[in-house]
This record gives sequence, C-alpha cells and structure tokens, in this order.
Amino acid sequence: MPLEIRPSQALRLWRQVHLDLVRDGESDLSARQTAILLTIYLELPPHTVRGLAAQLGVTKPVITRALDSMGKLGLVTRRRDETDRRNVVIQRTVAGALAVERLADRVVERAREIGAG
Amino acid sequence: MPLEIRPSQALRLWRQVHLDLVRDGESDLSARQTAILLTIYLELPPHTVRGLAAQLGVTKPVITRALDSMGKLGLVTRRRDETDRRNVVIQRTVAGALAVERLADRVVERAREIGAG
DNA sequence: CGTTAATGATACGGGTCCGTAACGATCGGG
DNA sequence: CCCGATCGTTACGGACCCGTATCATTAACG
Repeated sequence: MPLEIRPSQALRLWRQVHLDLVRDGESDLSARQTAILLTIYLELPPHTVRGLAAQLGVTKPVITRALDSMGKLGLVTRRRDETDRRNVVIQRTVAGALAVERLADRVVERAREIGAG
Repeated sequence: MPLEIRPSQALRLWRQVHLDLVRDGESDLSARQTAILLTIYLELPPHTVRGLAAQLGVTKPVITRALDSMGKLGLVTRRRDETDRRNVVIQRTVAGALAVERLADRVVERAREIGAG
C-alpha cells in the first residue's frame, strides 16, 4: 500500500515542517542527528556506535559526538555492554520518545493541511 | 483533498529521506537553510532579507549568512532593488531549482516505498 | 601469556554557524 | 537640506561540528 504524494505536495510538506522546527527552536538537530535519532527509535535494538556509523555512512567520531550532544538534550543514553565491554549500547529515553512522537505529529498535521497542489 | 499519512509512516519517511541526504553528502543544508531555500522556491517573489527573517522568525544576519553560503553553492543569487536601493531581491537559479526538484523526487520516491506501517 | 583485532573515545586544526551589536547606504518627511 | 528610520551587511566572541589520526580498553586466538 504505497503512500502517494506529488512533488509539489512533498515540497510544501518539507517546507512547512522545517519552518515549524526553525520557529520552535527545535532545529538543534542537524540532518545527521535527525537520521541517528530516528534510526535509534525506529530500528530494532541493540544499537552500537559502529552499527550506526555503518548505516549512515559516516565515521565513528561523528556518531560519538552526536550521541554526546543528544545525550545532553536527554534524547538518548549510553550503557556499556557487559557481555562485551568494548561495545556501547545506545538506549532510548522517555524524552527522546516524546520528541520523536512530536515530530511525527508535526508531519502528520502538516500533511493533513496540504490539499491538492 | 488532505494528504493522509500515519505517524509511523511519517517517521519512516522522515528517516529515510534524511538518511539519503546524509549518505549522499547533501546534508550541507541546515534546517534553517532548507526552510529558506524552499520558501524562496515555493512562495511568490519578490523575496527580501527582512521578509525571510520575519517568515522564519530569525534575525537578519541569519538570512544574510544563509544566503552567503547558499550563494556559494549556486542555489540562489542576490540583486539590488533599483527602485529602492536599500532592498536586496533574492533570485532563484537553475542549480537551485534542480536541487529543489531533486529533493521533491527523493521525498516522493521514499513515500512510494513506504507501505502500511 | 602475548599478539592481533576491534570498539568507542579523544586530540587537533579548521571550518561554519550563532546572537548581539554596530555599521554604511539609502530613503522619506519636515 | 537634514535627521530619523529602514535596509542589508559586517565584526566579534563563543559554540558546535567535521575528518583524520591516535588513544585506552577489551576481546579473541594461537
């Protein structure tokens, strides 16, 4: 069941949601951080630094730094994997889940407003 | 004719497109720059620094700097308004139009791939 | 053991962006 | 004319992020 959307609608949706994010000061998250956050909350755990780096096609320091800043915002947490203490398992948080949910609602709401364009 | 999309679909769409942008190295554009670019290409001209700043709810230097960097990328151009030489009119470019079009196609394509989630 | 491999974190130099404040150029009204 | 208002830009200090290279810790294996 494909989701049908026309190019002009896609652009208006993209613009409106980005405008919302900017206006609400929630543009703290870069494109990379957004991709990381949504991967953590949409894909099945466990998530590791290396795994995320591979999925995004970026280097490990990028993930480490993104987790640092998102951790400061309370969106994710890190915990050492006790079975293999080299690994770090990235965990979800309530605040992170709420932020993701809010983003989803934003997109849904803006999509609803977009008529035939 | 509202565009119907469920929260889980919205999130998968948002993630996939952001993943594409990151992987293709097109994440040069921040959320602010994206909002500015799409406003220029979707809303009726003429566009001014002050007008864009008001629409985005940011200060004028933010717009000036964004136009600087997007200008370097060839996505927009600036021209002095000869009728009131205080104003600067932001103009579209072929490269910018292509970039916007590419983004639209990306969103449309990813939306099509998203089934019932 | 000791050696190799793998993981995530850190150091460094460079670039970009931010917000506030100030600036030069231009217009308009008295 | 001139003075205030408006426009876009620039200066400054600080924060963040990048990519590369390197590090400490831990695991795996001979």
